[in-house]
Amino acid sequence: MMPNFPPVDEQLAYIKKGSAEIIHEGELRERLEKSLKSGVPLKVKAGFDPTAPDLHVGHTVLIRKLKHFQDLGHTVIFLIGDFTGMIGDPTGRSATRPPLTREQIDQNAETYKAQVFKILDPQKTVVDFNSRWLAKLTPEDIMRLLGKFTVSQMLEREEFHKRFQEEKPISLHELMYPICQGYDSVALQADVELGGTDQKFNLLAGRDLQRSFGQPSQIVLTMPILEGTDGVQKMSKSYGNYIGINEPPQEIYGKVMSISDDLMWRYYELLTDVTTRQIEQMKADVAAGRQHPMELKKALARRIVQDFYSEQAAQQAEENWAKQFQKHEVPEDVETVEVNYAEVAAQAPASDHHRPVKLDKLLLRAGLADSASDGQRKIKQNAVKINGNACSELVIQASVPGEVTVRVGKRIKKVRVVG
RNA sequence: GCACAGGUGACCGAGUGGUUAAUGGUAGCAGACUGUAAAUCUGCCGCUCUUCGGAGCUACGGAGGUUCGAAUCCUCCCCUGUGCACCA
Repeated sequence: MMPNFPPVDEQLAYIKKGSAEIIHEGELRERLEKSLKSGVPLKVKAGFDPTAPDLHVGHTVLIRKLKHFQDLGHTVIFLIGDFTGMIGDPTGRSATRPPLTREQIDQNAETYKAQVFKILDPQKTVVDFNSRWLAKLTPEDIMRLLGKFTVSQMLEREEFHKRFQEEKPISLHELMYPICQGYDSVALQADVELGGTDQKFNLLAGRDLQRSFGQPSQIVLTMPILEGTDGVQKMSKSYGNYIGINEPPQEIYGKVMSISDDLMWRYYELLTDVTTRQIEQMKADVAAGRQHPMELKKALARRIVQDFYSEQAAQQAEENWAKQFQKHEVPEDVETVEVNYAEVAAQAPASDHHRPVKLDKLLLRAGLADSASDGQRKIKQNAVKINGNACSELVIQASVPGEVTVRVGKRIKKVRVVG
């Protein structure tokens, strides 16, 4: 089956949308022209670290771009860095990583696929592992590879430079990371490699290595790093400012609604296919008072939920959200938690049905507080509502078995006390 | 190997024998205000128990020690950074 590529200009425009940098655009054009003529799709590679298999929407910025390539008929290689995962990308403050077992890696890979294929077409995606070639390198090969880079080249990388300046540790094997990643490109003979802007150095290492291996240098395409829901730091699980793509529709919708208006534009730009032009128009409408920003944010939240679920799910999430936060009612499908009475009992039961319950324990067991102490604090701060009524009592009466609706701040859960 | 400087709560960073769960900042949580926005203001922000007045336990890299009392002093160990290393 011969792919039917769109015209080069069209492809370029599609690829460029939302991207941070292309090195070099001219080369990309040439490469696209060549593929159009020969009918051979480009090999587009992106690597992922197997240690963090929970994807958030920040990752999808990149994956969406991969999808664009896929839509254009090119071959997307989803590379799982099972070997490089042992090193850990020096970006950020990641410490030494525990080596993963083969089983864990395979398991993580499966988790990855399940998530990634919410966006990418599984039929058209090549999944590979870099241990396939990296694990086979002999010490001799490694020496040769190391010989291709100098210390000062490595120290040009901002992360290393910074740490060096600040007299913080840099392990030698961390310097291997960009080299390994670069070698991936050699092994795969990649035409294009995608990565976040923070990956630029690593991606460029691929170009250098390919050249010294006599291959044409890959085109490097970087995507912006998405800010987390706080709008300041990059989206990351460890900062707790992320929107996970495996989260329930309700969560995703709610998290999107909680972002600032400024950040909304950024999300529109990087997480939807709304054109830059349309976004500008929306901004103008808001500025002129023709549009309420909240309405646009709702539309954004709907779109994002829809990407990972369905239109119905998005609709449902929106209704629930409105119910919970705008009308202050209890939404349809709040999570129900079962709690054993023995774990929350205050003292000997007074009667069979109405029994005293330690509320702080209840919050803890229901996952609405981090500890009993935390639960107490919340109660004392008037953050707790039982069945809609503010409650500052440490011990409440509840029917057992029975169900109460507990609200702590933004979170609502139904708690069923049994036993 | 030697010398020097460091290792403090989620993070950054004060504290250098005794009102100390440990100043301050960031993050987080809750309340007010709102569009669950953002910004701002207020409170909270180790764990367990509590008759809500408190009580107990654990914590300043690790292990010992000195002391009525240690994050603070001593010893050993671990970790990080810097300098020295050849020109005798």
